[in-house]
Amino acid sequence: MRIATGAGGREASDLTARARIRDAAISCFGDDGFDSSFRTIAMRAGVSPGLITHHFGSKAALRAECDSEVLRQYRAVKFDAIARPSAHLLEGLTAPGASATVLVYILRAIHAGGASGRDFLEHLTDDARPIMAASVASGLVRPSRDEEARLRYLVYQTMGALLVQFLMTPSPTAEEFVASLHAGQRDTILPMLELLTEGLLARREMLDDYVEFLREPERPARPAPE
Amino acid sequence: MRIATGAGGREASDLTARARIRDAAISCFGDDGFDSSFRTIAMRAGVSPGLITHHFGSKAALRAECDSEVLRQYRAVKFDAIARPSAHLLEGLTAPGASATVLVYILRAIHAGGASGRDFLEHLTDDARPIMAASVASGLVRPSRDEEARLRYLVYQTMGALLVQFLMTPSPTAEEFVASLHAGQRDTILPMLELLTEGLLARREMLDDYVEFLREPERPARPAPE
DNA sequence: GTCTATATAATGATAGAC
DNA sequence: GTCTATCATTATATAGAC
Repeated sequence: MRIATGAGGREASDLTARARIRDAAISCFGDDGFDSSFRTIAMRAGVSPGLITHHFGSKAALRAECDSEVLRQYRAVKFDAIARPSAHLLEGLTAPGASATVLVYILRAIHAGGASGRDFLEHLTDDARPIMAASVASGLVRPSRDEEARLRYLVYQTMGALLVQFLMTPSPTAEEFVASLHAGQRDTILPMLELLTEGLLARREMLDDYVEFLREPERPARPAPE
Repeated sequence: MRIATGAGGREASDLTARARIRDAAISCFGDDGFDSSFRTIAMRAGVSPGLITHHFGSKAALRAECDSEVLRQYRAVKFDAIARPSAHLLEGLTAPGASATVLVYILRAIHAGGASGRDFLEHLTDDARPIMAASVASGLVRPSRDEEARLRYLVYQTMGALLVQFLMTPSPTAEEFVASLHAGQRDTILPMLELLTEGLLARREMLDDYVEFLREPERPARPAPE
């Protein structure tokens, strides 16, 4: 059971106990979920459980500090990804290494629900928005009848599919999950590219009917059953 | 805090306590997750907590019985949906009423991970497979280079998007969540139909490149970073 | 700063009265 | 069949020694 070294790659002994606890918590939260106990976190940080409360006061406060740190690391990964832009949405996050921790932590936050998960989803959407707009402008991506709705749905779909994949992998560590993503990438990337490029439906009727339905002035929504 | 009546619409007093407990558990598991306590379930069923253990032995056994019952109800909904087939995958599940409980329970099972969630996903995939094959045969749906991979990814994507929507709705009951789905259907169905009909990418290069990449005999996977 | 020992609350499971 | 009372476990949080 090794001591966590954090994303910076620095020696554990160089960090204050407070930072070691925070990094261990991020690691444990990613591997075991936010129900990971103080005992487990303390063991990984190499300290006693009581010291966690001493430094952070409560589990909610520790969680908040971990959220902030992961958001900071996510921005660093994003900044790095902007330097050499990759064609695929969120691809930077699924690379192994430091970003594995970040991706899995964000998946855990969404999984746990609440304000934290919502915030991460907002950040993902905000970051994708200008990229999507530029892609539409350059002609790489088709325009939408409702850009904002499509953007949100794409983020939900993409993160949702990752979350389901994550949940169906029996208790993997962050590194193991990202490794399994790469091992099975063909089964994911091929259908994804197919669907994104060619679509699924060969006929236009369903879409055209729905667009026509939305044009109807009366009735704000389709008649609800029962 | 009303007494649960179950999906059959029968009076609570007509059921044995055992069945009332099971129905209350399904309801509580959907509303609060599988961490819902015996006390909560017992209150909803109108019995004492001890009676739950007396009848089911353990929480795992109660859970297993709830899984079976929900699977049975899901098959009933599916059977009903086959009678008047709807164009859209899983649309039958998102209708209000009895299917609300079933949908949310399945989402909870996926959310909790483990064998139960995996089984439900398998059932969903198995049910969609012949429909998809028939749709390809009739020309409604485009053929895929890997039908099985596309089918699986579509199920993951669809259920994943629903799960994320569910998790981002602050602690809704099953009924409330399905109601919110219908209220916000335009923001979901329009982009979904757009993406399914027209796709997202306007150019073919990414897909063609990836298909070409898969043709390479050597290297089972792309060179991994690091 | 760090640890040990403990308080407090909640859970699932058990035992036995009625 | 049903309930009340209790146990054992685990969790976070606290208090105080060093």
